[in-house]
Amino acid sequence: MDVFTDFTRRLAEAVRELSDAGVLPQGLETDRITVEPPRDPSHGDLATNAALVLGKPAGLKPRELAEKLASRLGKTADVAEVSVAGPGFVNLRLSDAYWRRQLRSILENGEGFARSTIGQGRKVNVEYVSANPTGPMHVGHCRGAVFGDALAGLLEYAGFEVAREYYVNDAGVQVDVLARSAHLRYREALGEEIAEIPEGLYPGDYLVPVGRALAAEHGESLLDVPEAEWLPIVRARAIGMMMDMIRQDLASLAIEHEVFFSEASLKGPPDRIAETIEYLRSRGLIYEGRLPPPKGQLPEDWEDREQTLFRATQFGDDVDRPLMKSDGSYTYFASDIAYHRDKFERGYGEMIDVLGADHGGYVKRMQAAVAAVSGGEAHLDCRLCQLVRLFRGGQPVKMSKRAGEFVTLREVVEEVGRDVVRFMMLTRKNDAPLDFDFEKVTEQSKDNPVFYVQYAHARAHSVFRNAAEVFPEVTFPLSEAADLDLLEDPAELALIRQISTFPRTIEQAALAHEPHRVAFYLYDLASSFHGLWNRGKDLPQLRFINPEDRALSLARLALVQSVASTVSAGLRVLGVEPVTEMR
RNA sequence: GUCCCCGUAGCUCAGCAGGAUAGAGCAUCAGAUUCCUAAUCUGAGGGUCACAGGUUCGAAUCCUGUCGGGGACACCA
Repeated sequence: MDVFTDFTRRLAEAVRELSDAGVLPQGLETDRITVEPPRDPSHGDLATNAALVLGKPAGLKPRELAEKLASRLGKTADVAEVSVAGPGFVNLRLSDAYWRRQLRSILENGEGFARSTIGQGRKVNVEYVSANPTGPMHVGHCRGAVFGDALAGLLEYAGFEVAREYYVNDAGVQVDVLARSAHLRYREALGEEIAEIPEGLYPGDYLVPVGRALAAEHGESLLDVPEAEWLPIVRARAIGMMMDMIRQDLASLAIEHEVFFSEASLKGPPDRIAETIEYLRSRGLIYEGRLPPPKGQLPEDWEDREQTLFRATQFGDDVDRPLMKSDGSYTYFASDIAYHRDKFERGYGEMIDVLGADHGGYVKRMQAAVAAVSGGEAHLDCRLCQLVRLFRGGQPVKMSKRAGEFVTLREVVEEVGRDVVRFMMLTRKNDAPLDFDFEKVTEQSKDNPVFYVQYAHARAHSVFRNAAEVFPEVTFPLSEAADLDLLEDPAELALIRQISTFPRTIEQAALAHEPHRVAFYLYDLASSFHGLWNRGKDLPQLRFINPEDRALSLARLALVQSVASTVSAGLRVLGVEPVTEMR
């Protein structure tokens, strides 16, 4: 069991016992008690705030209570040392034997040792990417894609039942523009000279194959008919081909969504958007009214008119939000409400939308909508991803949107590799901007976190390869039980402690929806491992492999193996493939 | 004008659902290579946690306000 959960329980138990013994009052709330690693390792292995939290309700001074707790805890198994410090912290030092048992259990569980049940099988829906099906994915989409996918993996590892979803924006004016652009390419494919793609249509070459496909499938039958007739046909084909392309882009990052939810399908039949609006209306959340003109830059075509509004303000939004456009069709927001209602009806009480930072203004209304359609039962967390700044050797990579010169996701992945892209995207908090330098990220040096972490894993395997030569009968993962009591060096025991915090990191990262914490943890663990490796350089008696002492070598190899499996597990949670060799 | 995010060492950033003396990398300086991959490691210097109040036993962390940077503000997606 995870050390911290273990001792949180033991603490609650100790409090109960003291209550039963009449030392403390009955019925103390133990929920707020935390057990955590102290910032300063010299304070011990574990620190608890129990006395500080319980002092007031127990009617005791924290230090006094701490002393009572300390003397009680001093008698529990595995506790080597107890002290009271500061305002009333109780610091515990655990026996070496306890930590060695932790290591044993880590080894027995392999990469699954940090798998958590904290999610309790609850259903979480993670919607990410959801790029418009109007062209290939560019780098801008990359971060949200990786973030969402890593978050999904993290939540799964933490015991949630996760759905990875992509909302396909296949309705609205943009896909009509796509269709017109594709129709042009279709005419081109039939031999017509297209001098220049008109302003307002998509100029990209990626539509050429769409035109060809249409020509091959329909001949000239879409040529001399009114737009109203050809548009739906061309649009469907173009969207289909764009989505195929996007799926391939995603596959290059090892991302695979389980559900691609079509926005257009919401219009039915049955018309799910109308149903949703009716549902909201029945709860008094829809009305016809006027909106004050938007602040800031007033749009040119603004007109004051009566419209159908959702009472978003009732759920904390700043203004009520329109559901119908002036031409009578639904707004994007209206569809999105229906979509999120659908998620709720499919059993997702917890939803996460991964969005670009420019969608920040959308968050409140969407949360309002989710509250409204679920009767307050569902919760939506919107994670905003800041942009990625591209560099090459320190110089910004210029991109001109006008000329259609954007760096595609595919180009980035092909140049530096999937794992590098995935890991790098997680080396910053999602809401902080991220610099991505094509040269630095492939550099084999400690400046490059991907390399640094991968190298730790590779180095561990390199140790295994060497060990197999020294002890030919030993195979990895370790085929025989090592005598872990032989691990005595403080640095070795410190490493066990660090590995033991991995489950805690996983749980906290999962609950906070912050996969970057796993990446940072791996970096720190790699650093400790490289440090230990190097101590063997100065002091040969600390090397992992000692041909003279088979038993000691086995114990240390077991430790190395626990590092390898932890790094490996962490990388896999983030969707990065651990490597066993760097050459 | 309103809302959201950000402000931590010279630079780039962590800071764990409030916890003890605020950490890491880069850069700077001083060291380590008969080596299990030195593609690495060890040590040193360096911070009024933007500012001011508040909550509390205790605040970089929570609340309010100010300043500074970024983003968003009917019908686009």
